[in-house]
Amino acid sequence: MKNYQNPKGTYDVSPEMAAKYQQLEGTLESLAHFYGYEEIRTPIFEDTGVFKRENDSSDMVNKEMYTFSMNGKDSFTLRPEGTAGVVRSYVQNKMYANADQPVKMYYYGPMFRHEHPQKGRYRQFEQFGIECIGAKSPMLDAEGIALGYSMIKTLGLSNVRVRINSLGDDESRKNYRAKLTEYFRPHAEELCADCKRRLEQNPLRILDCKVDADNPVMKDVPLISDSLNEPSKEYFREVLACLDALVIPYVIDPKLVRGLDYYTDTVFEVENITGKAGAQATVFAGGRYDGLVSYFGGPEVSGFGFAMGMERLILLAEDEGVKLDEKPKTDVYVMSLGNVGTKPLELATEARALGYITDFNYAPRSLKAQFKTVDRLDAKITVIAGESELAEGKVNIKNNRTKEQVTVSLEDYADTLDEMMEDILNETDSL
RNA sequence: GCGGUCGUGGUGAAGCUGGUUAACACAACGGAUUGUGGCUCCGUCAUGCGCGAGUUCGAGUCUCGUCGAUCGCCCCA
Repeated sequence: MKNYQNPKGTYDVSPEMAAKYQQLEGTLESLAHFYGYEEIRTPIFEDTGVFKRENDSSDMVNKEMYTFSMNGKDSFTLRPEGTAGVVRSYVQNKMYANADQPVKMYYYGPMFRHEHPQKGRYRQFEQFGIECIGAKSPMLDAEGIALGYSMIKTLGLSNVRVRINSLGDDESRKNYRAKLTEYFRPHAEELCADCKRRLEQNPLRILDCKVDADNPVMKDVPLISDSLNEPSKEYFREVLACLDALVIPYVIDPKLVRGLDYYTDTVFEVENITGKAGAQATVFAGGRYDGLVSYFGGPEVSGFGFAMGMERLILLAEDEGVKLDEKPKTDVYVMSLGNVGTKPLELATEARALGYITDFNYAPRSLKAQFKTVDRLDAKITVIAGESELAEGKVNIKNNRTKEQVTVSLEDYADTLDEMMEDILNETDSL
């Protein structure tokens, strides 16, 4: 017999953890609905081309994807991110023809990246994200950031910071790219190996490099803000004005670029500033993408979105002592004494039909052991199905708060349970 | 892809420079107390130390490999 383990970088969600996830999901979904977002569900795998677009230089796309083929011809990939699939769906289903634009959608589910796992980073991980496709306005950028921000705040997390930047439109970025290449080329030898490669492929990423962050070359690097054309500058100013109006604090980080290549104009990252989440400080991040819809064959419309890492959210919530695991408490526990056949199951089922969270004893165990279970579950009421009482058509019902016990006929079982539960709830309320 | 630390029952863990019965605590189960609990006392609970090889008279302890976990680099949510 072989002992199996879950694959590296994956994890099981235990019942306790599932309770947290459910609560998180509920909070995020209801806030998204509040902002006019509706859920979309796309396949967990797509044609590889959906994710791997021409000229894409990101590590995520080039070396971290789970790609497979069932016949040696076609190629599919487990989604490493949510945006591409949603945009593909927007185009394929001609959502651009919907009367109301933009189309606002949120998604939730697993993403897959073949990375080396560490704190807050897994190979299969959950993301919650939004996409707002079909319109371009600084107000939409700000609204998206505000939505994510309110999610964080609603969850009770406080130690976060919004970093924001603008990559400008195509023209601005082209100019900037040229400037950067020109600036770095004479210093190529001073850069790290990765950055030498980036110099040709995607010089913007050099700004993001941690290795070269302290490199003297970086000190006088031209900033994108100086390369933005007038429309791009104006757009960025307006986005910031919107954030000001919404009283969302932010810092402008002129060196912020993102890992995906499709971003234009607004990019942002919201990170934890306690350092307690390990090296993975980014809680949610995203930005605007002008070219993606048309890349998939749709019209020249823009989109905006962000993605949020659930594992990191939970990590931070626990760190800040936010309670996410309010588990529903057991109301009734049915004990069995002697040879009582299927009665405990029947009595439990009847209690459940009354709306009580109920569990029961199914195997011969000592009274003491059964009471221990009752204590552990902190059940409000114990029903004791005793052999001799049942023989007379009766059952014991005990109020675990007052320890009072009554013996009633089976016909009065439901009514007695209801009365006792009402007493207990009233008692608790008055405390 | 690279580097550090770690891997002992259901859980938390002891285990010294290898030495022969793998501590202790919690939980669980049974009993003291034939059917009314949370206290107390007693008892039971790893034929084995992630897995596989090697060194040795002898390995949880040393070596190598392997698989995992964890943290960092890189990258990213």
